[in-house]
Amino acid sequence: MKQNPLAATLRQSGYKATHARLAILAYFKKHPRPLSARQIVEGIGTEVDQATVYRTIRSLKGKNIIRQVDLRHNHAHYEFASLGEHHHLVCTRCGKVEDVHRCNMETMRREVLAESKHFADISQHSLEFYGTCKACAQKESSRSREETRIR
Amino acid sequence: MKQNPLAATLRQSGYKATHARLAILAYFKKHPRPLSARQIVEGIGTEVDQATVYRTIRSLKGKNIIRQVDLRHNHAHYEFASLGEHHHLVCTRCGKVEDVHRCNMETMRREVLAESKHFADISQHSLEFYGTCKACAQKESSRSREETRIR
DNA sequence: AATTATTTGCAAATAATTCGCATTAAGAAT
DNA sequence: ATTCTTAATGCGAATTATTTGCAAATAATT
Repeated sequence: MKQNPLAATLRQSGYKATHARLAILAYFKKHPRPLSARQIVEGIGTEVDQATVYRTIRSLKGKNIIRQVDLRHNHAHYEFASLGEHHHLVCTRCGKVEDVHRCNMETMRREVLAESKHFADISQHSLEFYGTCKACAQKESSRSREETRIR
Repeated sequence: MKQNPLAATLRQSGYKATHARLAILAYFKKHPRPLSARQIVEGIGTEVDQATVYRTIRSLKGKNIIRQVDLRHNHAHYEFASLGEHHHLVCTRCGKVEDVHRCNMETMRREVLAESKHFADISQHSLEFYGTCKACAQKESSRSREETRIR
């Protein structure tokens, strides 16, 4: 009964290994990028209700099994935490997301805590970069070239 | 007519210096911390409609007059961009926000762009730290002491 | 003062997230 | 294996967050 590693993860955190939670975690595992609640609900299909998806996300977030990511899309995204620390580069035109590794934030985190007046600990951080992907930059420049030609 | 510097800022960016926009910018200036759309609507009172607040935020964001901040509160926050680059330390219990200065991200930003396969430029970034403020840590520890005593 | 293109307010729509409650099912106990 | 207990789920409705359409208002221009 304990052969499923996702179930083991859940039980170790004090949760029942329910069908819904296993389906959600499996979905995260299969899609290793920032996912919105809607994407998960639709991706999993009818087997899990959206209220359950939101509730599950919330509790798993509390145990650091998944983590929240902000892409500035007016809704939250979430990622499987076991992907390890990494950050994101987000295209503000088309929404493309590229992972960013090797930003070591450990030192900075320590320094920030040491300099803080009011905080006792720092458990997480988010670091995302926003810009323009090459494809969008290309479109943009060809569009403005056209405008120039017309005038 | 050009004596108001906020009006000048708006006109320089190609906007009309309307009552609504001036009120919104003045509110940002007077409250230099991350503000939600709701806080702005309620803070300004009846003089500006919420649709206008959202529309104004969106367009000013596009011109980097205000910038978006994510505190993981399920709604966006915004800050006057002229506050200069800084980041935030957010308490995950009570929501307290402390500003964080002197994280110089310029080098990191350049490196990230240099290592990126698909991006042409990076125009912004967000960096927030999440943890527990001293007040909440205090409450937490006294609460768990009580629990221990009771058992 | 008249003109024109923006911008706004209002009301209604849509998107995102949460809640209440009766029912179900996971894991523990028997 | 069956029963028990409580956490967890589904469903529907409620809230919260954000956007939109359109007629009326207004800033900047002439």
